Amino acid sequence: MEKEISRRDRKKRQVLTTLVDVTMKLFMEKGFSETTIAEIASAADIGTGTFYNYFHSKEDVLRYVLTKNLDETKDSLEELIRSSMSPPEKISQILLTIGKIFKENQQLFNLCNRHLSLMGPPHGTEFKDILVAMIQEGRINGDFRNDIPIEMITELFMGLIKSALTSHSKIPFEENLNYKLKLFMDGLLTK
Amino acid sequence: MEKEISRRDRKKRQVLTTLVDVTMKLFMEKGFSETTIAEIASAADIGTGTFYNYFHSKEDVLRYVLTKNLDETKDSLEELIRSSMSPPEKISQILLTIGKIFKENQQLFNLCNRHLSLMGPPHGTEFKDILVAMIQEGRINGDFRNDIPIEMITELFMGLIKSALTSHSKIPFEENLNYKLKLFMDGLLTK
Amino acid sequence: MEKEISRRDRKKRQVLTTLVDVTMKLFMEKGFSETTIAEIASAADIGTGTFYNYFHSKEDVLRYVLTKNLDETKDSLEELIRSSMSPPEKISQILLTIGKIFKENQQLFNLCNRHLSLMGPPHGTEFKDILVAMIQEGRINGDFRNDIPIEMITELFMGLIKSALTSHSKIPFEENLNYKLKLFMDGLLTK
Amino acid sequence: MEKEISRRDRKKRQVLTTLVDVTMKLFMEKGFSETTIAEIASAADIGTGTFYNYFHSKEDVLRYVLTKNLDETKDSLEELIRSSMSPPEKISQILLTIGKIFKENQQLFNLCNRHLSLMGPPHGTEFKDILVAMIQEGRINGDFRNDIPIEMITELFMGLIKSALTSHSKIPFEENLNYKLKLFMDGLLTK
DNA sequence: CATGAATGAGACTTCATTCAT
DNA sequence: CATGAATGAAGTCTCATTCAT
Repeated sequence: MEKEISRRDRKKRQVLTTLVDVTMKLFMEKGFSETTIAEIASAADIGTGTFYNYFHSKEDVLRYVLTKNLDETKDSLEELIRSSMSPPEKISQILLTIGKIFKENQQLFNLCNRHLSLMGPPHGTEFKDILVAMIQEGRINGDFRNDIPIEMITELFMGLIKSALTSHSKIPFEENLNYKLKLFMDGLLTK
Repeated sequence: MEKEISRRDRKKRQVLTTLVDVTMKLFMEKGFSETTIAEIASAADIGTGTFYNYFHSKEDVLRYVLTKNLDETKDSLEELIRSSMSPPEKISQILLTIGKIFKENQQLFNLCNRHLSLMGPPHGTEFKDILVAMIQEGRINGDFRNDIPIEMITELFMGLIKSALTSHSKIPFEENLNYKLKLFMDGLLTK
Repeated sequence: MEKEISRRDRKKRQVLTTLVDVTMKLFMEKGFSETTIAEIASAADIGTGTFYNYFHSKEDVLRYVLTKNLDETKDSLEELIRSSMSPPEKISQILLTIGKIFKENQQLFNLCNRHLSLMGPPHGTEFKDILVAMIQEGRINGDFRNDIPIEMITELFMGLIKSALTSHSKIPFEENLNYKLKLFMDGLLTK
Repeated sequence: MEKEISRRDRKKRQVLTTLVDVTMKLFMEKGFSETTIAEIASAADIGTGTFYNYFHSKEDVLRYVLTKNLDETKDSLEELIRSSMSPPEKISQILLTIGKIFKENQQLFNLCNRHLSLMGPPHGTEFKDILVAMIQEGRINGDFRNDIPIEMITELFMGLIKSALTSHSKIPFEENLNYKLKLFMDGLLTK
């Protein structure tokens, strides 16, 4: 009995997984607007209507994946946050970590940026609180300058990442981000 | 005869102008995808087919407006560039000028970002050469640090503007940009 | 054992009842075509498939309720019919009774009218025999005129009710029906 | 020049006409809900989209035809109204005329009844004003009784027609209507 | 150059019904 | 008897683009 329920459920989860995978694959290959729901369903080997049993729209899939992804990212930052590095060091590490993850999922974030009208600030705000805490800690320590509103700093911080992600330079991403981080940190640190 | 041609021409230019105005108005009010060519034509009081005598597509209108706008911006920078300020001062002024113009046309730039697949780097690159020249001048003067590739700096520079444009802070735009500029310049200047 | 069956049966009847109630509620609130079987099932807290164990279609539910309702109406007329009033009086009373019941269930009858392709004459025919008997009795008594085919009279009779039901006048239903009845009876009675 | 415009216009009117004809034919043959817009377009030998250049929906076609029809009916009553018959005679004639027209277009009216949520009273109200005038004239003449609100009479009047139209009797329509009219008039006339 | 009716592919979405569990 | 995920046919409607006038 339990097993039967489980089998049905497993099937359901299985469908969800392939549906998501297949959808993202198509989005990345053909583009969001160019991908039709019929195609998705066909590629996932389900009926057109079945798609609607899982999601209300293409946007919905994107939202689902984004949320999942951001949650995972947050989790992977937890460890870093609890570490005993100095605030400047910690911030640098956080930026590099977020940067790396964003780089790995750049296509996803681009899709979301273009096709999800995210209310509130774009993804990245999720991390604002984390950053704020770090910076405040750094200020108390006397590491960071005090004359710039904290929001300005966190926004610029996320701007670094965006800048590196959308860079047209030949410098590889990580190095790119490092350079920008250096500039930024030198401006941020007290003299 | 000449007059006839002139009259025709004036008429034509008149249509072009209203067409562009009306189109941008609709884009901003209803959004790009939600605006149909039929609507544009109707609002401009011309036939649907007539639209195609002026532009090939909705994107085309956007491109046209963007180009015109960037040209104007460039022109308005010329004066600044030729002035006798010190490089750091000059760069700051350029950034604030570009920022202000972008702010005034933010909706336009957002539309372009979303709906124009601009090959090459996004708008802003037009200004890269200008910035590069300024920075090099500043380096020769010993004003700017030398250990960061120039591309990184220009990219970050444009990133400042984007960050201020997309800010969710309550700090007004100009002040916002100023804070970020300060941080950036303090990182850029030689100690 | 018997108890088990009984419990099952009670449960079954319980489901049937809520199913019918919930269905009619939805029909009246949202309209027939706008109500889906999935909604009905959900509102009745049963699975979609379970609906089909009780009815074959939405129409089926309607038919079921209509039949039940007409049967009840007929029953409630029985008494009236067996009473010792004069035919004209009796007919008036029947009309007012039917009218009142129809008024109370107007939504139901409207639904049936629109969505049930009732073979044969619409609901009301069920009462034709009753009326015919009354009128014949009245003719024998010399109460009613003889020069109009009896069908014409019964049809007009039901027409009165429909007219009152669909009236757009501000006169309240019962009064409305009374006026029309008066006109009708004055035409029907022998001078 | 004028002719060219005319040719285009003629074509347009031609399409409209066939579109309407074809639509009504299909509605009557297959039923309203069973007729798809694709079918209509195909039968009218136009593209699916072209349908929408003329009407917004199937209902729209129905409304268009109904309106046209009622206008024509009204026109054809004008003559009768202006004639010098006595009110009772005139009313009888009007009823028979309306009845005949309705009979001829019964399918149309049935379609409208079922599928057009006509705000206000159903078709027939258009004639209310005409009837009211007639009855008032008759009352002044002392032809008609005075103790029944005029609305009740007009409503019943239209009810006669409906009753005859939906009759299940074998008596032919005109005779049917005549019988009901007789009953009605005998109730209406002063003794 | 202007017009705007015609086009028709194709996107989205719904929903009654089935059937394996 | 109950369940509810899967189905996929079918329908509605949009819109960029063309072309005869």
